[in-house]
Amino acid sequence: MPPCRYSDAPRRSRRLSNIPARNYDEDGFEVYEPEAYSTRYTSESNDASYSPHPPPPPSECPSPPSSHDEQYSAHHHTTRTKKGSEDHVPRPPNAFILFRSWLWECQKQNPTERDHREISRMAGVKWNRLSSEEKDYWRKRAYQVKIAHKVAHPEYRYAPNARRKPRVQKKKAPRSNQKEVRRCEQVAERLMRGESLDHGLKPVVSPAHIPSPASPAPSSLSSHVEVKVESPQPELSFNSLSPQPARTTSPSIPVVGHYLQPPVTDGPADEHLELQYPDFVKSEEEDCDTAALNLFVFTDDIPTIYLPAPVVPVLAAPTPVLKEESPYASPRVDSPVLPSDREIDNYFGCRHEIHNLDPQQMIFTNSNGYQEVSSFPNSDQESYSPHEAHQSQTTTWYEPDPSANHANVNSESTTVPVYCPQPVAVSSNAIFNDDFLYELAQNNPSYIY
DNA sequence: CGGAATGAAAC
DNA sequence: GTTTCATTCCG
Repeated sequence: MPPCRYSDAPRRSRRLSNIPARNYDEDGFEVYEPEAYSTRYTSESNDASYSPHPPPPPSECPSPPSSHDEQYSAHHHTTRTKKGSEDHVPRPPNAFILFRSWLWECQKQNPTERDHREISRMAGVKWNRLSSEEKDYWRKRAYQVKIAHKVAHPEYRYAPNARRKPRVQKKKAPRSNQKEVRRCEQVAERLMRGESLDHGLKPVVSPAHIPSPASPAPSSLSSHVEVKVESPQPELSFNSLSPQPARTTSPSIPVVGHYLQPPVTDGPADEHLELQYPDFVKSEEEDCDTAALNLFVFTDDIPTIYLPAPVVPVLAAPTPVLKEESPYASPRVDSPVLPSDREIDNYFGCRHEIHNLDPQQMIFTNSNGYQEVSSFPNSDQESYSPHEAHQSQTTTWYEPDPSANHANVNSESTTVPVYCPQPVAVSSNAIFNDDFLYELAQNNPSYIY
């Protein structure tokens, strides 16, 4: 008995349905552009939508509702909105969708292939060949977008349509044709190397679809992806990434896809095209020689999260209070009032200043008293979903000790993180809880994705 | 509007 | 385990 599902809403492309595609800035915030359609591919809109620094304040977003917002009172968005309707909120894209969108954005410059079934196949082939590090980039990206999506749409809950009737199993297109499969792989590889697809491979698209000089690809996009035509590299990998040329000006990042700030190329026209991953992709074990550093885009150009105060309960007066869930109940569930920063600080007895951590990173003190910076789960783990950690653990929260001596109450003058001196008994995993991040974002304007 | 991919989320 | 739906836009 699925509650009020809308029935059989047709799947509809935004473009086909004349609904402006949602644009997301580099930080994953939705950017509402009433004239998205007319300006999306113009350089003006591109320039305007790119901000190398702090993202637009939430005011430009569908105002993440404040704790006083009436929308938090009792009335939850449990009703489903029809796809295609004005207020339908699409799901956040997963890693693969992001990747595929980016692939398309790259290929769009040189759209030898415009059949998206083929593009999806290529994306799939390529996806499965990505290294775990490369996939991690997209997974992290997806995670960021997911959190941003949660902030922008706190009421959102995925509500798929009722299952259709005994429909015949969705038939997977037979790709038994080995030649086609092979060709698909070849195209994918060339695509990932930034090569034009019409070198050596027979195009499958009709010539009418190949942009001519008279109808070129959108210029605002074409300048961002350089095509490498010769000496194909064997396989894309992190080690094969081209050095990132020195940047002197803010790049004009096209509004591409809906969520992507694609890997950036900003060099001479004959530079190689390779995936350019932001440096938060790097693992900590990675070599930090300058050559390696050059492989990545500037930190200023990537989304940065400023976690205002990693909440680290202090085990000063160990009177453990076991709770099933965070004391910060979601505002959309019970409490219409979220704690302020100060309340959080008071509650936990400390305040941290964290700078330039990855969105997924938290500094915490583990139960042994060691300070650690959590890192994002690697791809070997099943999922990034914070729910697993959340569900599988019982978080122990400790009442704060009012008499505790807390360092760093107001540390605007310092950028050095100050840690709680006391060991804590909260698993770092608990911090990955979506609701928790959401609440952080709600209460801290500086919380940036 | 189906399809083509992968993966998250809901059943 | 199964289904929908995120992306994209051609056919």
